[in-house]
Amino acid sequence: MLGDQHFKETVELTLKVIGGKWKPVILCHLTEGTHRFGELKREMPAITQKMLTQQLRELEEDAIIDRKVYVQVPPKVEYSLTEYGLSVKALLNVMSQWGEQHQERLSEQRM
Amino acid sequence: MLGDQHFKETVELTLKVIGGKWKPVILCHLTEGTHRFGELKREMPAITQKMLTQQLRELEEDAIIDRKVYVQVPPKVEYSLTEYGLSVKALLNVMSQWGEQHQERLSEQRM
DNA sequence: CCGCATCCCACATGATACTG
DNA sequence: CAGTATCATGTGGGATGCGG
Repeated sequence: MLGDQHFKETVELTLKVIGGKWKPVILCHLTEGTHRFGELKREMPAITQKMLTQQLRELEEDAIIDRKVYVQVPPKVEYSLTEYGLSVKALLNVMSQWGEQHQERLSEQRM
Repeated sequence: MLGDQHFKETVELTLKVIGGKWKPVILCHLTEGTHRFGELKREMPAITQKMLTQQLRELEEDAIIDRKVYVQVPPKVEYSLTEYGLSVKALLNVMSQWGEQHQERLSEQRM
């Protein structure tokens, strides 16, 4: 039920897992399919290596993404959504739709 | 379309407007109906007055909530979702549902 | 190529006191 | 009651360099 204690907690949990500055963007890219570390880095020029690694680790711990290491030289590491992680797609879609509405509203306001 | 530039931006916009540490919780309370400043403060013991004021102002600027001041002594200020703000209900619901799933998954993991 | 370790700082947030 | 103002703090995140 909206507004009760449990509701607040689950919303907060969700934001803890997929919220923040970088995770949503990373997840957006991974919904396209498997990406290498370097690819993600190139697609997100503003993120530092440190933050990218850190955020990926956290998503991995939460079982949202898979990390596949190819033992070879040069190293190769691939990230992809887990089967479970696929469930974020719907969530990202809803968030994006709301954002789109909001964007339209903002442009209306200026007119 | 999932994964393209616009998609990322709208998701980020959404998180900017309703994300963060306090806004989701404030909004959860306001989905229950109108609240006075002091009520919100009591329902969120961990938040400071300063942060509550700040977050409420931002939500007001984004036209998510209404601020109604009763000119009287002692002062009385009521906050409520705007008609537009009602649209966050659905979003919060989806986020809560995902969080619930995730919570169940976490408890499974421990067994 | 991928990632860890270290140092460092700005800014978001907190604590506290005061006011109409 | 519902804020402001001021000062303090800590941590998220950036820059850089090293290592397998």
